[in-house]
Amino acid sequence: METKLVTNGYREIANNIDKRLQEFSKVLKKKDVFYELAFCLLTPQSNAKRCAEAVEIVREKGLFEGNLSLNEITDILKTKTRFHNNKASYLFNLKPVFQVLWAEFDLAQKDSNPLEIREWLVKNVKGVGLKESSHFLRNIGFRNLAILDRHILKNLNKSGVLKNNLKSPNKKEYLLIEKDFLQFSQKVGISMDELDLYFWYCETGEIFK
DNA sequence: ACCGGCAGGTGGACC
DNA sequence: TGGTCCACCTGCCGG
Repeated sequence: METKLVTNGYREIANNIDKRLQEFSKVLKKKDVFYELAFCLLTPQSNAKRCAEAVEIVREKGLFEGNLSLNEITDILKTKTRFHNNKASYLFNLKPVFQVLWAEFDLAQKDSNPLEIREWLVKNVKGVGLKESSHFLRNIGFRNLAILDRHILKNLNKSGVLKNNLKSPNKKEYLLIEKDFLQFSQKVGISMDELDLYFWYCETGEIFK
């Protein structure tokens, strides 16, 4: 069990992490929220920074305004992300479902039920599962949703939260691990969102999103 | 120069 | 209904 190690290592960069978390809660404008969802759609199995670069390009070229064809999106993603054909299709079809999301939920209201919104996203947005819906909601300011990717799972395993070395949890497993993660975060006195950024920092050497 | 390892998982088919 | 398996896909980086 590495509780102390986790806690000690965390202290050194706690200020930077909390500063980053505060920035997430400032994502309020409709278009910014749209591109945050677009970013999360691109990240599976791909390099996060290159995904952010891809989002910058489609933003400049007007994806939100409907100025990009499927082929144009595919070309942009080609050199930036894996599975560009699938993801281009997801981005190309994102606007209508995003409009429903925006109308259906008050995303500025961070104390509304994030679990309900997450379920809606998983069900309705093609390309978004539990991990990416949690990622998206965290990135626009919601709290206490576990973003269970390979890095976090690895660190949860190292911290003794998980018994088996699970790589890709199904829905049932995801929700159970999320509970254990929450419990662990309460035990060490560091929130899941802080731990998420910290674990990710441990694996990649930087605090990103 | 070549090669193995890795990059913030998800949809859909099949049973 | 819910689980398991597989396709998706390419560029970067260290040895």
